[in-house]
Amino acid sequence: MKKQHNSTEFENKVWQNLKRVPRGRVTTYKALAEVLGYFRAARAVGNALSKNPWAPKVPCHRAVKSNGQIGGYRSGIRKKTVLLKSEGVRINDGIIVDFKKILYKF
DNA sequence: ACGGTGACGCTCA
DNA sequence: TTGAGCGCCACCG
Repeated sequence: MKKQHNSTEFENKVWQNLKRVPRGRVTTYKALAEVLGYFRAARAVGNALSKNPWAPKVPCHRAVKSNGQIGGYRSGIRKKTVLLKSEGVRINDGIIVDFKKILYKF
């Protein structure tokens, strides 16, 4: 995939890898950073996702926190929760049910 | 278990 | 060039 205007390589890598996560599964900011080769850049990943220019093509709602909580979302975690539920992810009080099981392994 | 806090990698002003 | 600020994480009490 070629680089988009006004975006960095780092951001492009984040979006590319996020697209590998299938429906009904999730990944974490930390895992995303690690698969890119940046082992402490979880925060930077969140930063990149908040600027995702091709929503909803890139499923940025499938990126969550490493402890199974939902994490942030540009238009509200309510929306993110609804989206995830519509894909079959079960969420209880802001915590992903069976988080370990639906966590996508790169 | 649980809230506060320091540190981190990356962008943008 | 520098500093602030983030969709986080790990470590403390």
